[in-house]
Amino acid sequence: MQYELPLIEGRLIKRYKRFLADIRLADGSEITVHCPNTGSMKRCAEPDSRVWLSDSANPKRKYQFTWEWVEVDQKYKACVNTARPNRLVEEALLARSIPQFTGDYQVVREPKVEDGRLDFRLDFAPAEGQTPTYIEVKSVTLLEQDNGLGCFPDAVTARGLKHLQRLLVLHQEGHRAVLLFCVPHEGIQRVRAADHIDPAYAKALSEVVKQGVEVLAYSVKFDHAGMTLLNEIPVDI
DNA sequence: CCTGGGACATGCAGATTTCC
DNA sequence: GGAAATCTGCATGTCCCAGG
Repeated sequence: MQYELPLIEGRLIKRYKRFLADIRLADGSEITVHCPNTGSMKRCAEPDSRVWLSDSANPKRKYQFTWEWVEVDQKYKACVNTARPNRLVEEALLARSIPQFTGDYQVVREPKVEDGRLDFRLDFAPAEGQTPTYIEVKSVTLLEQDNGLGCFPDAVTARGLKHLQRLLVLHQEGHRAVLLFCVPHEGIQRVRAADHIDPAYAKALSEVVKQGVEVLAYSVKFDHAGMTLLNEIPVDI
C-alpha cells in the first residue's frame, strides 16, 4: 500500500489514551493525533521516538493526522496502524503474490462465521472443487530484545484466543484455516508465541496448530511512501 | 481492593431513508 | 425503482472514576 500524501515526521510525546497521542513536530509545535492501535503497543510507544503520521485530508475528523509508523530502538521502523496489515494481506491476496494461496479464488473481506467474523475468506471457483479457506491476520510488532524474534501477542488477549478457536472449528468442519502473522517491523525476522505474556494463548496456538490450523508469517518492506508484504519468515511454535 | 461502566476516535458494514 | 446519502451499531484497549 502507498500513502496518498507524504508522511509527516515528528516525535512522540505520549500516547495517553487508547485513541490519542501527542506528537511534537519538527517546527516545535505540538499536536494530538489519532492512534489507530488496539493493542498495548509494548515497546512501540516510547516517549521521544521518531514517528510518522499520515494526513487524512478529511475535514470531518476531529484529529487530522493518524499515527502510522514508529522508530523502535532508534533503528527499526514499525507500523502501529493495525488497519494496515490487513490491507497489505488483502493486496497480496488480490495480486496472487502469496505462494501458499493458489488457485482461482475470490477474496471476501470480513466473512461472518458462527460467532463473529474473520479477516478473509477465499472462495474458489466451482472447477477447483475446493471448500473455502479462512484467514485471520495478526500484526506482530513486539521485539522484546534485539534478537530478531518477534513476540505475539503483546498483551493478554481473550479475543485472540477466540479467533484461534474459531479457526479450529472451521478446520474441523473441513475448511482450510490459516493464521497469518503480518510483521510490519524491520527488526523482526521470526515470530514466536509469547508464553511469557499470555501463556493461555501460546498453549492454545500450539494446540490448534497440532490439530491442523496453519500458521504463516510474512515480513513487510517499508519504503518512503508505503509498505508491501515481503516474504515468508519462520514461526516458532 | 476490586469491579463495572463510560469516554475516547475511527472505519466499516449493513440498514434505512431520501431523492431523482 | 434504483442509486446515493445518511444513520446505526459494532469493534477495539486503556484509563479513570464511582460504588460496593
